[in-house]
This record gives sequence, structure tokens and C-alpha cells, in this order.
Amino acid sequence: MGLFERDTEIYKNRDALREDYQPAQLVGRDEEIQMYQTALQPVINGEQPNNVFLYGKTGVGKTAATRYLLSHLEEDASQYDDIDLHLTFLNCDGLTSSYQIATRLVNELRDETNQISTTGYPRATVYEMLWEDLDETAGTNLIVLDEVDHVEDDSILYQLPRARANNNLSAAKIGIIGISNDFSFRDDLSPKVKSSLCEQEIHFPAYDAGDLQKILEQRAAVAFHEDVLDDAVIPLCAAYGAKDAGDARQSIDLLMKAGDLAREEEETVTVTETHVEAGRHDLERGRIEEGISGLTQHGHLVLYSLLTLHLQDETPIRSRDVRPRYTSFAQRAGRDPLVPRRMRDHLSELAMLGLVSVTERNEGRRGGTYREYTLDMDLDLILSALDDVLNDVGVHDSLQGHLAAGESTDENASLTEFN
DNA sequence: ATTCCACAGGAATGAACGGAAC
DNA sequence: GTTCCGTTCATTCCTGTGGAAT
Repeated sequence: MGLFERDTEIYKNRDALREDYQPAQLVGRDEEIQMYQTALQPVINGEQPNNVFLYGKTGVGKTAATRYLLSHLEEDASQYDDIDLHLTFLNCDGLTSSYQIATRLVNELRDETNQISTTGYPRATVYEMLWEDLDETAGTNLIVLDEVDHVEDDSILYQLPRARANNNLSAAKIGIIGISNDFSFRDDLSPKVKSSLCEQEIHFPAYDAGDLQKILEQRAAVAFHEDVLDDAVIPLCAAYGAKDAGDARQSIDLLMKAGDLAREEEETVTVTETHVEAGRHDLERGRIEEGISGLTQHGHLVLYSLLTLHLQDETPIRSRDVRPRYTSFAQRAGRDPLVPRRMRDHLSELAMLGLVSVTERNEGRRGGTYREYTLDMDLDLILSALDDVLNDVGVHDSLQGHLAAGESTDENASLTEFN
């Protein structure tokens, strides 16, 4: 028998569940597509394109609708000789500044042999390159900025739509399509950016459980062989998706994970609710791990402090009371403890990741306002994720000991190898 | 109505670092 | 090498804030 063998297949086409899969029809987005299409019409007419701004929570079809319409647009535009359409697609996830957006855009526009470094240049130089490259195309440029809410300054959003007016461009026409998950992002934009970027706004509402179910059924019909899914599987995935903010991506990922788990099992031919539950657990763990791996050492120390305090039933706990524990851990790890202000930032960051939940308290003149933090995740999940990141046997063993003993944690947990 | 606690969180600033250009 | 430049993580200083106590 070879090292690899074909799995007992439950999938007909697993790719249909992947993020990059383009379904032939988008379910439940008719109105939005219609508006979107109208907004893009000027491109075909050879006019200066509208700037379009899409907003709505993650996984409600914004990106899918964009891909769908733009691929049609590209196809239809090719029938007219006088239209030279260029599409540039950029996901701004992980990019925090206009500068980074600009460098990535330049690289998108250039071929592989001519890429620039994403650091080192003065800002003005990068913009200069961007205008030059755009102008060289001399046609209609549609620039899609997905997840543009990740970028923390407006500069590029101000510059791009005005490039023509400022004589930075002569030949090229550009239209910006901004996609944002964050509702408040639009309101935080400076007025001048808002008026130009948000010429056309399209709101994508969350899917309800019914929509999600239709979407899942559509994908499952392509992805799985018939009668492989238990009847309860799709409704369950849809229900979880609807509960967590109507996110189709998440529901589909869950379905795929459940499918994968079922496939891994020998002689399993159906996907059941059990697989869905297990898949949910796995995905959750993945998210936690990802969040934790992005933290600073001090972030880890703060989390670890909170963890030990939690084991001692000290949570919920205010930042003031976390501090002594954190300080001693930091010293044990050979680091200078951070100043309280900064430590609070780390606590907030943990809260943002959903690892920790916060309740605001106010005892008025007696106690003032403060926040109380408590672990919001399954302890074992955090522990195993932390373990992967820390790669520190000492920490792990001592904690496991406490878990087993179920009694209070001493502060002498080994942290000597913390790095 | 006013006072006031104890923290939240914004803003300014700086050190360290990686990369480009000279 | 040195000089710029942008980014990240941190410190320092500061103003804002909600509600119990007066």
C-alpha cells in the first residue's frame, strides 16, 4: 500500500466550500446586486466610474458580490473596443497605513520582475510611482480595497479619488470600490474623504438562518455526494452562523470542517451533528491560537497572569489586581514589567480577541469607574493554544498540575524559559 | 447640585529596527 | 558606512467620565 491513498470519498468537489469558490448564483442578494450593477454602469458607458462603498458585517456577500459583478463587467467591457478596463484587487487585511496600501498597489500594477520593497521609500516617492503606473494603463482602473477599515489613516483614500483633479493623472480614470466590515468606519472618515469615496453606498445586511440554509444547500449540492449529509447538519451549521452575526463564510467553513472530520474517520460515510460540534471546537481553537500567536511577549504574560488568577477563582478582576501577578511573572521571565497604562492596553487587546470579557463597573465616589476582566474561553483551549506559542514545558507542566490538583496556584510557576 | 474617585483611553513622544538610497 | 523613512511597541502626561456620596 502506498503512503497516500484516495480517501473514501464523501466529497464530490470539496473546492466548492473554499473561500475562493465562485458560485454561479448568489443567494438572497438580489437587491444589493441590482444597486451595485447600476453603480458600475458608467464603466461600460466609458464614463468616469463611480466610487462605491460597500459595508456590512463579515461574510454577508460583499466580496462575493464584487467578484461576481466584476468578472461580468470585465467580460462585457471586452466587447467594446474603446473601453480599456483594469481591475486591481487588494485585500487590506494586515495593512495598517496608507503607505502600505500604496506599496501593495504599485506591486499589483507591476509585473513580478519589477516589484518594489514595501518599506524604505519616502511616502511621496511611493505615491509618485503609483500615479505613474496608473497613468501608464491609460484606461479605466477599478481599484477594489477589501477590508479597508483596517487602514488607520485616510491619506490614500483622499489621494486616490482626487488624483485626476490634482493633475497626478492625465490618461487614466480611476474608480475606488471600498469594502468595509466596520459600520463605524464610514462615520470616522473625514468629511472630504467621505463625500468622494462614498458616492454610492450599498449596505449588505446580515443573512438570517433561512438565507444561510439556502446558501449551504447550494454549496453542499456541489460539494458533497448525495445522501452524505445527515438532515440535521445543514440546519445546525446555519443556526451557528446566524447566531454569530449571520456570517456565511463561517457557516461554510464549519460545514467543510465537519466534512473533513468525517472524511478522516475510517469507514465513515456520513457527516453527522457530532462532526459539526467537533468542527466548531476545532475552528474555535484555531481562532484562539491565531489571536494568541499575534500577541507580544507581554501580552502572553498578561494572559498567563489572568489564567492563573482565574484558576484561583480570583476573576473577575480589575487591572489593578492583575498587576502584582503580572509584575512577578515578568520579573521571573527576565523582562521589565510594563507600566500600568500599557498593561491595560494588553488587557483590552485580549478583550478584543474575545479571549477575555469585560464588565464596566462604577462605584461612584467610593470606587470610581473601572473594568473587570474574566476569562471568556474554555480554559483548555486557551491553555493548549498558549502552549503551542510558548513552547515552554515548564509553564505548561505547572499549569497542568494545578488543573489536576484543582487547587490554588502559587506564583512560583516556572517561567524561566519564557521567550 | 456638586463633589470626587479611580480608572478609561487619547495624544505626544521616543527608542529600536528593517530597508532604501547615497 | 551614514542618512532617511515608516512601523511597532513602549512611556509619559493628560483629559474625560459615570454615578455614589455629600
